[in-house]
Parts: sequence; C-alpha cells; structure tokens
Amino acid sequence: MTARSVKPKPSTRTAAAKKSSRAAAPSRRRRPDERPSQIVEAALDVFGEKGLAAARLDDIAKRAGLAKGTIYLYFTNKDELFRAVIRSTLVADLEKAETLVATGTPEERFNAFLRGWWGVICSPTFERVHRLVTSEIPKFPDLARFYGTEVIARNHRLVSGIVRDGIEAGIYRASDPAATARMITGMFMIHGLWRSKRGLLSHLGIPSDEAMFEQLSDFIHAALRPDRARAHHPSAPSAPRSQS
Amino acid sequence: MTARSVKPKPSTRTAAAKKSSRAAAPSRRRRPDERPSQIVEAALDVFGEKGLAAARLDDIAKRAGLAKGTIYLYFTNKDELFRAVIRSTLVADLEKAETLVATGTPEERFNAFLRGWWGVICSPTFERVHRLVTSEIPKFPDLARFYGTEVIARNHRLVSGIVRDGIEAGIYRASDPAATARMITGMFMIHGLWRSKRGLLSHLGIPSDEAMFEQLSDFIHAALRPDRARAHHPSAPSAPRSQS
DNA sequence: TTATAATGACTGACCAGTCAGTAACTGCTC
DNA sequence: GAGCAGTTACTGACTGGTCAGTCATTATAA
Repeated sequence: MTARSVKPKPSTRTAAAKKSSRAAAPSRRRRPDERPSQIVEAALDVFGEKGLAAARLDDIAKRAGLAKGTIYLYFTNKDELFRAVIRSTLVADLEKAETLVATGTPEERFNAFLRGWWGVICSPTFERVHRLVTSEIPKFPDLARFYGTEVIARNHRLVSGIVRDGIEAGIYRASDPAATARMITGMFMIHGLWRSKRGLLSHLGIPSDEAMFEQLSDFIHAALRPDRARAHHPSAPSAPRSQS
Repeated sequence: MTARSVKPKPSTRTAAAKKSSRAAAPSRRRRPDERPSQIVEAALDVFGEKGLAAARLDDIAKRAGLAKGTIYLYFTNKDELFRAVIRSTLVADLEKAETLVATGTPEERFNAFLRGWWGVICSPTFERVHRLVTSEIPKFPDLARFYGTEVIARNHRLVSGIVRDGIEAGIYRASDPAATARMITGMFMIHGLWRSKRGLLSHLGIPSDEAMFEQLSDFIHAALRPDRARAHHPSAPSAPRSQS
C-alpha cells in the first residue's frame, strides 16, 4: 500500500527463470503492481458467470493464478472487491464513451454518438456489469447510484442536449427533450441487454448488432421527424430529410 | 453421540406456551391446501428484498407464520421454491394481461393494450420478479426461457400484430413490424424498471406513472406517424405542405 | 386410536476471512 | 559470486459462523 518506488524491476531473474515458468502459472513471482487489475479481471469473469453470492474467492484466485490469501493483500473483503470490479469496469466503459463526443451539426453529432455508444453497449462487459449492478442494488445502493448518475444519467444528459439543439434548429419535432432523451437512452439500454440473450429471446427475432443498430436508428429518427402538419417554429427552414 | 435419544428438553413446554403462541399466528392448525400459496407469497417478499442467495428459509417461514420444516413438506428445496415463486407470479401477471385484449380499430386496440400493460408493469411485483429473473439467469436458464417466451415474446407478438394491421390500414408508417414492436416492448420494459428506481435515477427526471405513460405514448405514436413526404404506397403524391 | 400436519433442534457442508509460514528477491559483506 | 540478513510477496491449512436440509417428536383432526 505504501509508495513503493521499486518499479523498473531491471533484469535479474528473467534470464533463466522465464522459460521454465512461462509454461502454465508463473506463480510465486513478485508483481505487486499487476495484481489488482489481474484480480479484478478474474473477478469480473467469475462474478459475471455466477453472481456475487455464488462466486467463491477460491475460484477467483485460481482464475487469476493466485492463492486466496493474496486477494486479501489488495482488497479488504469480498464486497470491496465487488465494488472495485464494478467501478473500474464502468470507468473503463465511460472512458471509451468519452471519445464519442463529435463536432458538427446536431444531426451529425447525434448519429456519431449513437453509433459509438452502441459499440460500447455491444462490448462483452456491458451486459455482465449491468446485470450485476441490477441484481445487487439492495446490497450496494452506492454502486447503483454511481451507475445511475455516471452511466445512465450522463448519456441521458448528452442525448438530451443534442435533442434540444435539434428541436431549436427545427430539425426535430417539438417535444420535451428530457422525455425524448429518456426514450432513446432506454431503447439503447434494453436492446443492449437483449442482444446478449438472443438464445433465450429467440421469439423477438433479434438480428445482428449492425442490423439492430439500423432498426434503432430508424425508429428514433422516425420519432424525431418534425410534424409537417404544424411546425413549431414558423420561421424555421425545414431541412430536407435525407435519412432513409 | 451414543445416547442419541437424550433430549435435554423433554419438559412439556406446551402446557403454558400454547396460549401465548395463540396470540398472533393461528399456527399448528391444519390447512394443507392454503400452505403453498402462503409460503410462495412470503417467499416472494423475502426473495424480492434480499435476492435468492441472501434469503434465509427461516425468514420465509417466519413471515409465513410457519416453521422451516413445513416448507419442505410442500417444496423439495430452496431452488424449487424459487422456481414456484417466479412461475406463479408471472402466470398471475399474464392472466391479468390477458384481459387487455380489446376489440375495435387497430388504434383503439393498441391504445387499450398499452394502457393496460402499463398498469401491469406498474404493479408492485413486476420489478421484483424481473430483477430476480435477471440476476438468476445463470442458475435458472429454464426460468429465463419461460420469462422470455411467456412474458416478453408474448407481448411482442401482440404488439407486432397490431402494428402490422396498422401499417396495412395505412394508419402507421411502413416499417418492419417485428422491429417496431421490439422497440415499443423494450421501451415499456425499461421504463417499468426505471420507474421503481426513481430515487437512484433522479437525474432522469422520471415523472409520475401517469405522465410517464403519456410520454411513452406520445413518443411511440410519433414514431408510428405515416411519413407524409413519401407514403409507403409508391403512387402516393407528396403532401403539398401548405399548412402552418 | 390412527393418520396427517407441523415443528425446531440438530447436522454437515460450505466458504469468507486469518495468519503462521515459505518463497523470491535485494543488498550488503568479504 | 557466494553467503547471509532483511524485506516483500505470496501461500494454503485452518477457524468460525452460517444455513439448507433432516427427522424424531409433538399437536391436531378424523
């Protein structure tokens, strides 16, 4: 825990030891700075497969190639490990999402954002983390709050802003931007969850990720189309819709 | 361990204890046909509060006014009890939903269905059962399948049919009915889940159930509006957009 | 009296968390 | 460049508490 400055870990043992131990488990090797992420990674796998309660720390340790005791050198207990797993995974996803902020017209920004966000949702961790957070809400309200404010609300705010700009520019139909953004955010969320359960939800006819995105995009743009019968801005120039 | 029959409490506690226990629960009464539903009800409460793993059978028994052993007279083990809870709750919700099938124009049927379905989703059991199913998917794929086919897919099929009728009648814009139905089903599901977490999702500005329904309905109808610019019948002339 | 319903103390498995001990490495000395 | 001391990283057998599930016993009804 202290500020250890022994980082470079120059040469030494690598020469001979490397080959022999490379085979399976390079156990008993001192790699203190790699451990936390190593453990978190293994824990995400096991938690994701079994859920929090059914996941055994021995399994996590084994998957990380360590002994159970080692976990307790880096995390105070199982609950804190769980917190670390959720938090670090969400933060990683958010950082990925940060890169989606594009420039251009509201429509361009919107489309770029939707596409990028769909990519994040289709990543292998999204569904697992979401399920864990959802199912452990009673026990970890702090995580639920973090998820709510940092993931859902953050996207919601972004979408909301874009929609408002679009309405003001007369590109989108007049509506409550917050409500509209919630619809859009929600559709993305739920489809992200469903897509990972294609097998169990075969009746929904869930298509490929790419086709799904097209359907989502199509539906959303249809809902945002200005209502030709009564434009809300008398002076607004109607943009010719090119969306297919 | 030799004298297995050494009971440290052969003393008849009954004499005095009987009266006192009569106070609240009419225990020790033979009501074999009421027991299962009694137990299931208590179990739903406890499972809903704590999740499957953290729920203790002693708690369930106490809440049902019974002893733990009694549960085992009606359910073979904890997992089967869990199955029974989920199944019977879902079936009850479905029966409620069955009554929603209205007659009339596609639009009337659609609106009646949406309204009734929203009522089911807002019922207190929906969120709990959904969360339980979601979180226990790894352990109970059979329940997940049941949920997928009987709840989600069933609604999806209904919506899908209504949308198709509406498209054929020219009331709704041309689209893939299955995809459109999936969007609608999804929005209802996710908002049903969010509404029960208003506290944690305060940033979403989730309004009352009634207002939420209006927003959902508004968004959906906007997405279904026929496209004036290019009607789905190739022969249709483009609207002259004179209004305003 | 017999059959049925219900009880709750008990058992055995399970597993989070501990800690005395061991391995791996560093740096010092000669 | 081998031996030795000190430090850090890691290990895994062990402990203690928790419950699911059992069953001998007791209450009630017929």
